[in-house]
Amino acid sequence: MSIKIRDIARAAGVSTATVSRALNQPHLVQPETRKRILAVIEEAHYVPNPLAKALSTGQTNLVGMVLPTLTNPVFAQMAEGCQQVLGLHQLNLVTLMGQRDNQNELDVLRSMDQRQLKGFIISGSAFTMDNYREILDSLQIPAVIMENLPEPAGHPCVYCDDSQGFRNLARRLLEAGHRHLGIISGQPGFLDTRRRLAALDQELGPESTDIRVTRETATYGSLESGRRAMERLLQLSSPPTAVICLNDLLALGALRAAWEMNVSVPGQVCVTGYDDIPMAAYSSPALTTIHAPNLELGRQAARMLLKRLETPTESPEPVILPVELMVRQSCL
Amino acid sequence: MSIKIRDIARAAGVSTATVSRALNQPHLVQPETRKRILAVIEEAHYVPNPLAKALSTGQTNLVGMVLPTLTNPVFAQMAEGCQQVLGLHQLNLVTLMGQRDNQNELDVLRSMDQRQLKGFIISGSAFTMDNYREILDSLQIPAVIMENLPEPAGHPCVYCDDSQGFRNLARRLLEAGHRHLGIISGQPGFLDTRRRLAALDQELGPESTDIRVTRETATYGSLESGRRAMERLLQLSSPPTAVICLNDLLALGALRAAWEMNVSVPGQVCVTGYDDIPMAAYSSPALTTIHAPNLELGRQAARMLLKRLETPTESPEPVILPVELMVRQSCL
DNA sequence: TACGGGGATGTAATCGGTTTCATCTGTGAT
DNA sequence: ATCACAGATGAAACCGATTACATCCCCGTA
Repeated sequence: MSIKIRDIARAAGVSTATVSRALNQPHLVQPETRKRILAVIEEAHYVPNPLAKALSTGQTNLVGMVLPTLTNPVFAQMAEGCQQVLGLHQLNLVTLMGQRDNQNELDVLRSMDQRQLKGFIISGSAFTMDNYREILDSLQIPAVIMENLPEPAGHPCVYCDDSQGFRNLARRLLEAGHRHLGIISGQPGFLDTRRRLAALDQELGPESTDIRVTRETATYGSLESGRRAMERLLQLSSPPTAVICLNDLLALGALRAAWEMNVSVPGQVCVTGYDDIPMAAYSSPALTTIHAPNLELGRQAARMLLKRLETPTESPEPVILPVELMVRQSCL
Repeated sequence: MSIKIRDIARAAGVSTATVSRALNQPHLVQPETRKRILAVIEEAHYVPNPLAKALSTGQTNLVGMVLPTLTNPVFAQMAEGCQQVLGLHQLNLVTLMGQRDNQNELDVLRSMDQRQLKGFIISGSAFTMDNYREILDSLQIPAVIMENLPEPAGHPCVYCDDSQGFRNLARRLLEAGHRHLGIISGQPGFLDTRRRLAALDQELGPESTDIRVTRETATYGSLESGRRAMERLLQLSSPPTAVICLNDLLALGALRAAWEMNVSVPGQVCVTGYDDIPMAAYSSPALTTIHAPNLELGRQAARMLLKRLETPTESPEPVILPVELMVRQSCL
């Protein structure tokens, strides 16, 4: 079997309490004694059993992360960002996926016993306005909200300024002379979709004879669904001259549709995305999109959780990361 | 504080042992008693503390997964596959990432105390021939090897038949009349790269005056690096007529390079990939590639680990999943 | 010299379960 | 009636750490 603290204590000629103190509260043990203990530990390759430690202290080394999926590169990046920072603090990440399904995401949160976790990082896009607050408040460990949720009172959160990004984009398109815009969005049930649509509405103003907007609803983050939505737009007797997609996967699907239908981009129609996933710069034509620093978002979320764990009382300032328009070929 | 087993025992008028048995070995307790206990548990919303349970049984509900990265969609899919199956068995996944760096991946394996884990699922592409066996054998919990490692004696493993896939592909290209092939590979230090190159070599036969092969080395899984490698190939005085990329990200980068240089695909040069990531069907032109069932690979790996946990002695049969050539536009 | 106090260490309780072993009860065989 | 035995349950040890509390020793001070 593996080596226990008792073995170390015996070998060093001290009690288990002293060994434990030598490791966790060095100032409480005589330097000389401590040195001897550490030597024994070193030689025996002793590592305290994390389960026993967790049980007696009530502290684990695990953080839970709730995501809809990992196959969407956006979430994969966030996850990687979290991992990077937490790794530096000897914390490990338990990933819990909810398939962007509301009930499911709730279950997923509950499926992991919170006594096993130090905290949560949640990017639960499926929460609806109605129930997310209740869910969050029922948690017994600190949670940080990462993207996709409006600022929930009392919970630290970090997200990208997508509203600003879409407002700028809309203004820019109008200034460039576009008078008929297409919008391909995810399901309006999702908060991020709603937020982005609202930003666009705000900038495009009320319906007018001057400006037309045609909306298509697609499945969030689905290439195929973006392709089909674009097909519908391009089949209109008078198609839009610019199509705003609410995320890059939809936009890449749209690009594909245009290519298949022999519609030149940006010649006959402009296409834009959001997120700036790595592939966005490598499509043909390269995708004009709004860069969201998703990796950094993950890092920030992790840092925020760490801070929260240190000083649980301090009131959390929401962190909002700026986005940047990346003008590439699909919309000049 | 939260409810403990003692509270339940007291409320039901039995000992803690009986409560524990009612939950874990129902046949040992009188049906009537059991019913009463379960009622109390239900009413109190009691859930046994997983840490205490783990400490006393030596069994956790956590499985560790080692991956180079999550931002490569291939690994994200594997991860999602694992998650899907493990979730059905109340097991959660701790993701450990090594950045496809050899030493790092080793550290990552050790960073997670194995007493906290039930088993490992490893897709550690960075292991070199030299040390992976030693590392694997030092593990104290069952491990399943997922893709990217040759069959290690004594460890269950599951991978795709990429060798077969590349052999078929090479033969097909020769039959189609190609006499100058380009190959864009990842770093030859990686085992998957080596395996795929070997398969190609086998089919293309020895260097001959008849068949030319030009090789370019790129960074594994990097779009940018694939683009640059393709640039170099296309700048040759007599470029290859078909370019085989060892994975889809390299191939998508290559496609981009051709587009930038106004080289028509498949008109002037054919391009193929491997993996069939979702984006492969949506590039312009759509990528001809070898479909590797990576999601299923993850599922199988998880199932294999589960089986291994049930019957630790049984000798593990390697599982090899078939691949399929997806002929699309980039190489007809 | 006696006493108070602080520092180093040890003893044992504790975290919240599981499980071994002992006890008790009731049943069937002798 | 007695005994063996099986089934249900309880008491207490155990998993492997941390930590509250007790103890001991030494020093400075009255």
